Amino acid sequence: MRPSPAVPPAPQASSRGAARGRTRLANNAWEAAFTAHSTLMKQFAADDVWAGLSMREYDVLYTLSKSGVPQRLGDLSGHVLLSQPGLSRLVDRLVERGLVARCVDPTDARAANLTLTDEGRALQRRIGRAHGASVAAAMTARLTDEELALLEALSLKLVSDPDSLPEEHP
Amino acid sequence: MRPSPAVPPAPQASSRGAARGRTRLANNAWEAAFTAHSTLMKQFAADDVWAGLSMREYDVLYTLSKSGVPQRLGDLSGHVLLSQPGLSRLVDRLVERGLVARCVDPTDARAANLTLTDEGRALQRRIGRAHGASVAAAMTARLTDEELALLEALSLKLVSDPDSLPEEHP
DNA sequence: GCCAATTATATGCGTACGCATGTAACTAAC
DNA sequence: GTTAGTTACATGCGTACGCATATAATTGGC
Repeated sequence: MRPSPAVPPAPQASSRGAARGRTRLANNAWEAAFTAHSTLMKQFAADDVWAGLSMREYDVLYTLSKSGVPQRLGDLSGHVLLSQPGLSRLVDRLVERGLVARCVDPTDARAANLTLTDEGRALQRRIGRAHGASVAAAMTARLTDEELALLEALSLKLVSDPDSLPEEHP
Repeated sequence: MRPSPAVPPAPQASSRGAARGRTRLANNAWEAAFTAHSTLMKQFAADDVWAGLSMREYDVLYTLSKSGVPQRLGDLSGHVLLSQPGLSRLVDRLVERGLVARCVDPTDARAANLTLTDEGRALQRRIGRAHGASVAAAMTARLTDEELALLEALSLKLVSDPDSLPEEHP
């Protein structure tokens, strides 16, 4: 689906060499993963568990909850699919709602040093429990334990950066 | 990550029964898949191949290109992660740019019956080729052919609807 | 110690999005 | 045939987003 395979139906991956087939394989995998993500996201978004936050806002609360504590905007931006200004204003909103606090970093006056308030942590946990149950229901309904473990392993490997990637051809 | 596991670090999946462990397995798999998706999307978005369209707009062009031809808004909305009004206006933009045409359905005057213009099809192909190459580069850099096929199979199975899902416990 | 370059975050501005609701067309019961 | 109900899409309105740019703080050469 979407921002994805693009390579049109294509004749048959055969012209010459296996490169074509490998490209199609990769694009098919991406499209399937993309579609699965899209479908599940819609399903989760429809859940009535978000307590007035957007999924992105919850995502930030979750990331803060998971990662020890004081995170800077730059740290979060690596985890959230959002531009830096977008993230900045999203955090504004969370601060206004009393869920996140901006503390000053003694060693760098530019930094934001974001931390969850007690209320923010409590809300994250409340939403997290309900959402986690929904995720588990959706995932376990179709995949076995082995398949779940495999999906996790493949996903981790897909974006691992051992030292960089082996450029074009190793 | 994100709209995902939520179940906090959790002690150890052991309290009693395997249900806890299965839940954690499912949430870990979702988080890994979510993170991989997010990371790759950022990477693809940074590619200079979109010719002024957003990835969502390309997604609609791609879906139209892939699915025979006359698609209604309702058909597309199943494929795109966007609200119905959002999709309606996105299509407006594509029509204004001359990439998509709204035809009337003789059997249902409400329907939109969207089709790609020649220009729209050409642009989709142009973008698709470049994006497909980028996708292939990213995916094949980390995964073997077998792993790519496995990821595709797992993704397809994850959102298959054989007849509905086996409710709570089968 | 001073200034260019870089880093970390914020803001202006235009656009896109979601929610609620509107409008038009189809369906069906009577 | 009329009308309640439903389906398919569009529009008003407020908010969130991305891009470009601004501001403030830190670092590195000299």
